[in-house]
Amino acid sequence: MATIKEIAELAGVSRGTVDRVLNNRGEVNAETAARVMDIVKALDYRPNKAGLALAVRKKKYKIGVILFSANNPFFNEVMEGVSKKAKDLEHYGISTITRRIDVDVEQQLNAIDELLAMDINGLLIAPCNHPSIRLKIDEIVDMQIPVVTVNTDIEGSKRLAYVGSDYFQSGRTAAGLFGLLLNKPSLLGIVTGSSDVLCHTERIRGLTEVLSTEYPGIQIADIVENHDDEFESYSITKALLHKYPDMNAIFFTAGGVCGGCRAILESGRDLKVITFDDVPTTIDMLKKGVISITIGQQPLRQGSKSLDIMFEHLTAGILPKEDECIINLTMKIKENYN
Amino acid sequence: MATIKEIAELAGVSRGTVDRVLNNRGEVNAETAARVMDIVKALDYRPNKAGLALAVRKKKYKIGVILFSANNPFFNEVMEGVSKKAKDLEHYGISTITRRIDVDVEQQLNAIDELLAMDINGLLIAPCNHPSIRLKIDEIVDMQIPVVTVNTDIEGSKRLAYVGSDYFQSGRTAAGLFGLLLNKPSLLGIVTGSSDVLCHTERIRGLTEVLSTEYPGIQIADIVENHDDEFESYSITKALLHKYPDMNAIFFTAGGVCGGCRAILESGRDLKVITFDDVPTTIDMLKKGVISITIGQQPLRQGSKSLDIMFEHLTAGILPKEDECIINLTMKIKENYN
DNA sequence: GTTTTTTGCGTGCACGTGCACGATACAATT
DNA sequence: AATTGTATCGTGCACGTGCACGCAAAAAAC
Repeated sequence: MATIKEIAELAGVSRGTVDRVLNNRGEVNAETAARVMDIVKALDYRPNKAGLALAVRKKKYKIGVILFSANNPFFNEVMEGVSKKAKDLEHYGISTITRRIDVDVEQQLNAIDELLAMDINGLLIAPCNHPSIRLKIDEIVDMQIPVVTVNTDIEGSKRLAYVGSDYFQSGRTAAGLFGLLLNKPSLLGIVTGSSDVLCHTERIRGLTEVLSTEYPGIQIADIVENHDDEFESYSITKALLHKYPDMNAIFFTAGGVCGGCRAILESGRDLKVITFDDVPTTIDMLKKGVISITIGQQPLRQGSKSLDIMFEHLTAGILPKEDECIINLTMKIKENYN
Repeated sequence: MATIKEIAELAGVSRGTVDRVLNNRGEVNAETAARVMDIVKALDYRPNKAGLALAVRKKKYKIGVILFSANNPFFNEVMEGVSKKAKDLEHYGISTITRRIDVDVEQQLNAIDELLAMDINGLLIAPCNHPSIRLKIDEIVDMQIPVVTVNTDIEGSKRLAYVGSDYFQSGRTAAGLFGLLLNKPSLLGIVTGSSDVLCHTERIRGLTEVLSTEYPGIQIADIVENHDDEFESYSITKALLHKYPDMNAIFFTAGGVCGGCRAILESGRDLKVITFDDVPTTIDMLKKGVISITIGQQPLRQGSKSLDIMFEHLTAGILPKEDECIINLTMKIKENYN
């Protein structure tokens, strides 16, 4: 691998001049610059990461992290991923400041302001899907503070990247799995969440698209809503089961899985159930045989990847590639939850 | 994060002394050493990676890589993972020398000797499961050259780590999936490979264990062997289908999937089929609906992880954690092969 | 009592980069 | 002719680590 020093020698100039050319901090003769650039390209020069890190260490980067509350097991895992990566990045002069808050627009706006007051150099956030958050994010980005959204995106904002799963795709995947599990004509119930949360609507959109074109034998009985409340989930699932005695499959788009599964367990009926995420309560229902398959979003990877993208952008100015930000889905069954 | 310089100042000694204590290169007063170590522990000192990389860059590490032949699509992906990581590690003075060879003990022994002659500092290898390879590996390790096995392990050897999937577990997973896909009493055929290749035997062991305890309704019709030959696979699968007209599921433990699937396609029968790996030919059969689910081993990740473990060990002396070497399985269906 | 050896420790350089400060040469101004 | 200004470029330091060299004092040998 070529170094600045080697390039300088080949071009017959000093390291400083090469540095000026590479980082275009001006004041260099056009011919000289061209000569240097030729060599840079010929040798496929890429700055040495270790050297960069060491030089850049004098610059301390503070990264703000805003995730949902500490008793949310899913976001605990995202947090774990962030922390793990953060420990690695300490070596490169990166520190993080974390705020764990409720799913509440006001709280989120306050947390952002609080972190801005501590002049952070970047923001990692699981945003509420609300216009005022989008506006705030755009405002921050305009202040040259990059923002990375994690787990949920905020559409049309100026964020640098969204790191998380593809919700539409996860709905399609669920449909494919139902297609495999249900051989005969079937009746499927859907327990979803608030319709202004993107993941619910997108998952249902993906599911219905595939079902209608590929598996017309699977009919959707009903779509009912619960709001992240385990007891509500229990009662509406119970009602759903009662209303459709022929129903032989249920799709939970998110949250409130535990209560719903309890209702299924009590009914004693044999259903094919697909859920999301592999938090402890869900794994428990998987083990009990209530849930057939749970689709995971790799929260740990979401956390570490998002911080990594922020780091690469801050220290090396690298723009993230779209496709590597989309975290693959996993599928867990009774035999491989490990 | 504490630095050697800071520790030296606190201990009232020079950087050199701290260095001697940390890397125990002797000649330091016992009291002084104790004082330094106290501070080191109190500050939780961990050497700065960037500094380490820069200092270590003078030492060039050559890593030998031996994988199976270049027209093996699975190992092409492993190679891609290795190459990607290798490009990253160029920054840290790491270079790789690769040999792609057939599944042949003689060729593998020759390749190892060839690489040793180029004095490599570490060896990354997908080993043949043969005693002479195991002996050779032990010999290399005794020469202070660490060996990492990738994709297939060689049991009881002195290798530093095995990076790959858990074959037994993958058999169990397949069994769980069959359990979900097959509701009524069923007849399952198994197309496997050479019985002295670990992955086949282990996968069957995992499968049968789970089937016998959890899904007694699924009976194994027959286990037939093919030897990585597409035409042989075609004919034995055809024979299997003919022999068991009631058979409604097939499990391919590896290789020769394409020929077997062709036989299924021609038969026009509706079977639940589970295979391994997501190479292009397999994905094609997934799209056609012949294969229900294919279980992937993340070859890309296997490649990059194995090189990473070698790197961490060579430069920082880090011993890999057992559990992070086992690469998770993925499951692909028609709707999420992307 | 002088020389040699041993023990314990400090210093300087290299690694690759960013950045501040100067240095040189030449043109424009007073 | 002396001064100021400008364009262009070189040099030195810092970052954290490993390692070679060497220096001082004490201990051992003569």
